[in-house]
Amino acid sequence: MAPPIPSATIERLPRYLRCLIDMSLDAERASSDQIAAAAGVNAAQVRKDLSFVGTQGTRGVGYEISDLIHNIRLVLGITKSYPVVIVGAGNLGSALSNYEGFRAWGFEIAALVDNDPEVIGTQVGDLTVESSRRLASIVKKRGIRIGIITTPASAAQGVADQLIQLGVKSILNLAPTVLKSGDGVGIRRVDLPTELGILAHHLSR
Amino acid sequence: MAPPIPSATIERLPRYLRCLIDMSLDAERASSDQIAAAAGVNAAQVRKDLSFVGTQGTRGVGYEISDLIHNIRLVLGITKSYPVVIVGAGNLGSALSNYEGFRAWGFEIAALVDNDPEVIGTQVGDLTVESSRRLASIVKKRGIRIGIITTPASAAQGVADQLIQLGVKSILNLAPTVLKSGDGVGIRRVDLPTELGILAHHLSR
DNA sequence: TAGATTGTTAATCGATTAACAATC
DNA sequence: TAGATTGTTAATCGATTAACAATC
Repeated sequence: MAPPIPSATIERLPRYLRCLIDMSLDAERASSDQIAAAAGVNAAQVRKDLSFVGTQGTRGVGYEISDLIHNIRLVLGITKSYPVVIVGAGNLGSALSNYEGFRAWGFEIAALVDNDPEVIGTQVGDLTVESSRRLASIVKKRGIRIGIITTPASAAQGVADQLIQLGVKSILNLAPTVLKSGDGVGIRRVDLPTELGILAHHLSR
Repeated sequence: MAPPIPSATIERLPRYLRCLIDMSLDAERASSDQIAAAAGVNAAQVRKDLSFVGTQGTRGVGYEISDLIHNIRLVLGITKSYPVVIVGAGNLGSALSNYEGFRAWGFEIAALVDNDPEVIGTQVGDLTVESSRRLASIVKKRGIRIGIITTPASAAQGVADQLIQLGVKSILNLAPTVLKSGDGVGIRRVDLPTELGILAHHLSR
């Protein structure tokens, strides 16, 4: 059985992937040095990380970029397309539902839902905002296993509970609150004011 | 001279701050246990982290929440309001410029700029989109030291270079590319497809 | 005092990276 | 072969956390 991949490595793999996709336009092979420079990390780090993805490099030559891209996708589990639901059709939710970047990575925004009657039924890009009352049938019928929460903080935990109960296993939380969940559910939080807070500390250095 | 604060601690302080602000509605004091539960970390971690912010707790009692909030803000350098410029008035930039969360943390979106003539002059919430040609005078006149980049990937590095040259010291990059910068400039990147990529790996566990 | 909780130590754990033999 | 680069070891570094004396 393969050894478990360290979480720090998992967090870096998508970054490598992004760099490799860029690099694949210009070259077929890349050395750990080149990948390291592009991703802003140490070359030994790159080699160690790549040793987990099952791509052999060639000593004296480097790595086959297309191999790496394929294997990283495999390890991350983004070889096929995943349907995603966005809950909360405010500014942020609407912006994300149109974000081309997701599709390139194999994520398809399958539904955008909200609980505001004024918003339900409006068109956002290719999507029509659906009622959050229909969340259960949306998730089940479209086989959704990933949710993005862009509601106000007050609604976020309720939405998360509902999603989890419907079998959603991965949640990206953009609401300004910490979500609780049971085991087996992956939750990641992105909080932009927090990011600015860290940057502000840098300013006062 | 105070010891340098570990970067891992700096990354957690904004999270504590968020939790403490929530908790301050209900209570005046909090124990490391309570803060740890709210923030989802270990209680010893909380105590160690808080030992860097210069708030003494009281043994047997806990920490004074208002003290903590004040001192964490002090350490992070977000006691006063910072003007921020958003470059890129697409969906994401527009969403962020209306995001109330920033103001509560002391960040004021002072300008929203774009280089598309179709977009310049349009109204986005309280702001009028300004021309990126006027970036230099905007940054200087309004004393801006923090920038948020929400342009396409292709434009991001150019914008970053320009901002840095104008004296901006902290950049939050939401464009899907890794930015290079010299020393003394803080850059943080938020990449949502990457976050989903990590979550997708969780799905295949 | 008895109970609770801090502040801090020291052990543990995990992640990073220099270094170099293997080898293309 | 000579030069380049991998794969991996082992040392280092830093972060986490259990444990407990101090003390409110």
